[in-house]
Amino acid sequence: MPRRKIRLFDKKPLPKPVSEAQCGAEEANQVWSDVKLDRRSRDNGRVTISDLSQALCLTKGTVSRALNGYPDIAETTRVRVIRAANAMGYRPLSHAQAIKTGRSCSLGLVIQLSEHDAHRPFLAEFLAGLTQAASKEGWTLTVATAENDADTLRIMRDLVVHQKADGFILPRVLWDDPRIASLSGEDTPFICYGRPRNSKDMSYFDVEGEAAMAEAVSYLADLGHRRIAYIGSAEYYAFSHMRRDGYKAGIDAMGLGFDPDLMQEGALSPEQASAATRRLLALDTPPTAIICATDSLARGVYDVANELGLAIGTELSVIGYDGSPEASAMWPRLASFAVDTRKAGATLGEMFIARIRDPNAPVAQHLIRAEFRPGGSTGHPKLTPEQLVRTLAQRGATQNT
Amino acid sequence: MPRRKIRLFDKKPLPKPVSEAQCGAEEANQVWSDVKLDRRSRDNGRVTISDLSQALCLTKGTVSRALNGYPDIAETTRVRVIRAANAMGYRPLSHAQAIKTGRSCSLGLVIQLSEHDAHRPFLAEFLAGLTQAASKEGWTLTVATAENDADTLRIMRDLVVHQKADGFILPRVLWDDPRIASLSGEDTPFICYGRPRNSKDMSYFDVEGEAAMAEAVSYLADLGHRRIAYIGSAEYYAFSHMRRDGYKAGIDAMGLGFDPDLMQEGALSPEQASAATRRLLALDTPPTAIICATDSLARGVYDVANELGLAIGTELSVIGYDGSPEASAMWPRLASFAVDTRKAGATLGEMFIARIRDPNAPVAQHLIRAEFRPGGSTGHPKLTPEQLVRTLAQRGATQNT
DNA sequence: ATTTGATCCCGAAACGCTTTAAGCTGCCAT
DNA sequence: ATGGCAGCTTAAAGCGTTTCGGGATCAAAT
Repeated sequence: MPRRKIRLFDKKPLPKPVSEAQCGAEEANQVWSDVKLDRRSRDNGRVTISDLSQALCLTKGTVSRALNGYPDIAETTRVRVIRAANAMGYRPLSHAQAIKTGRSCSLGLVIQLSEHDAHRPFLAEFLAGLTQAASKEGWTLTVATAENDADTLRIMRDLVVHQKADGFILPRVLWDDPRIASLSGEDTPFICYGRPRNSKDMSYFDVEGEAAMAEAVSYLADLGHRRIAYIGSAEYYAFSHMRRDGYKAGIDAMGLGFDPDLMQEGALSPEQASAATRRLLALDTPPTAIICATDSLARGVYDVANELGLAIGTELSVIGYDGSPEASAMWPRLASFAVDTRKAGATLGEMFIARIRDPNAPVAQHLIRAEFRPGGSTGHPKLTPEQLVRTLAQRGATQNT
Repeated sequence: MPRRKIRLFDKKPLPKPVSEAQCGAEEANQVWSDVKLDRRSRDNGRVTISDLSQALCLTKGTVSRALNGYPDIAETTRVRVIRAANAMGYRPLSHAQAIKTGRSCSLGLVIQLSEHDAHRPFLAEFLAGLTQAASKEGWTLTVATAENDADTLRIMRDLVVHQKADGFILPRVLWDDPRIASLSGEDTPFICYGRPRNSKDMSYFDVEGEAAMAEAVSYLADLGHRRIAYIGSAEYYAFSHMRRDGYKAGIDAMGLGFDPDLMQEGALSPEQASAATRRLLALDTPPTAIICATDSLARGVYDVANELGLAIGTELSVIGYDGSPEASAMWPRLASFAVDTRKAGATLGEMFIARIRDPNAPVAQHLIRAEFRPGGSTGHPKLTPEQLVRTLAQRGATQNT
């Protein structure tokens, strides 16, 4: 401490020193309160590292090193700097550092607008979570959209080359995701929302769709259903694998005996789900309950039921997945599994930033549960499969006349 | 041209000239093809302005001025520079320019997550439009979320101070919007999606909700309806004013006689819309058709109708607005007005960038129409208001037993 | 033949920050 | 005393841009 004092005065003054008194004042508190008054020296009101260094009578270099945790800074100076930075409200201009470090403190999100894309209702919540986590760390979120896979890759590369994004959150990963294939080759960090094929050594976050589907089976079985069908989405979605496996596991666990006829996969739209429903109802022993991999698919089931005059919830039970507003819009309300998309975003954001901060940390893998939301779409089976067949025959006959 | 040649050789060479041959080569094509080979000089593969200036044997300063349209650059050199830039794939690092200019070529979007917030389903489309327009100009979109008004203002200020956003798109403006009040004071550019109270001298883009509502009235009137009600949203939304005025105008235009009892405003949720519906149906002369300011409100109407056993489309006609997926999920499908949200985003993006490029251009104001999408929710009135009253009384009686 | 004025380009200094190399100080061991 | 070694700090050189003052060139006007 005394050392500093001596040095301060036998050296030539710093460029544009604020004032003699300030430089002499070793009582940090006083310095700050004095400085606060003239910190808006620059046009914009921002306080720059120069302002800070001037106020502290240190070099910009020292301040920078202190803030960035270099080991050759005395602990006392470090806290002095940090406290002054807080007091003066200094925050480095992230793209001024980016120009040197290459990292711009922004996480990228490229959303792909394929037609059969169900993630839209959740987007706002997802963004909320992401940006919340980001801004907590002073980071920011840049989003872009792409039309197709190639577009996505191109845009990601572009963003990273122009340092608009330090890495990416990959929403709704595919089982074999071209984004992952591409990014693994480079050193652009990324983190998955969902579990792709070889996810063992990848950082990801996901909702346990398999557990939800198993729970759905057991819920319906408890209600008395024995013939429980499943309408799945396209295989290239990673979640399809999880949910399908969950359905199978549930069927096994309840001892219902797996019947491949009851499993219809590959439905991407309500219309395709309608077709699947028709196939299911045309079986010799049709299901009395149908589980859908997404709420949107359940809409297709509803359409067919309405068309055939089947009462949902009594004559045919339905369960969806997503907990979307769509589900509440249906009548009767669709039982579904609500996903806390906001928390998903927040967790992904945190994980991502942590990963960037310490690039060689071990991979992080988080899972959360989806919460079952009952609805009028399920109930005790009013009809046995056999009765269902007869009912359908009757109603179909009358309808066709 | 000969002038240049002379000067080139009697001056000291530029720092680190690439090669004599290159500097001598006046045939631009050759220069570029030579240069292309070693342009990945820097670590990242980016080609910087130094690379470019070296290849052209010009100063960085000159290149910059040429690209930025300064008047003191010969037209010939300008095209030379521009063509070389294209050939070498040079694109300035936006935050390197930001450090000097203060503008980072990114447009900000702060989405506010209030509870009763209906814009979520459109968000993806909106973002698509925005980012598409942005990336066409090499811009980028940074999004943030906020919980409330104060939060929004704070975040916007923060983004602009840290140059993460050069200005803002204000989605879903309020009639008296605090964001506008705040931003008008400063010189942060912004542009509204929607028309707030004093929008005469503001840049905005909007969909003509008033025209849509008037069209809805005339559509229903043509079907034979005479008692047409309106359920509106909260007055603080700017669109509420437009749509309500459109409804009134439609009523006038069709000569139906405006009845204040038929206009229920201030509904924010399906539940509140349900309450409004009940009030309407309890009138001495109830409406045979209800127009809702949003699809989401129509859900409340459906709920009441289902509860009372009123057949939608025959005994009660309903029209919504937004063209949301929710509308197609309802049964029967809700007639609604589809808004091209993607185009909205794209237009807003373009308008915004144009505005930044030329800050003292006159305000730009664009309007587009919403497109009517018929659905099973409308039809000729099966019942007169009087018959409706009786029907409701009967069914209510049976239901209560 | 000189001045004037335009035109075009150069060199250098910013911008806010990081990082490297070099310097100073005091301490311990010679 | 001298050298060596830490430990802390400074000075300066970048990073990729823009911007500013001024110098060179040349045509036109004196």
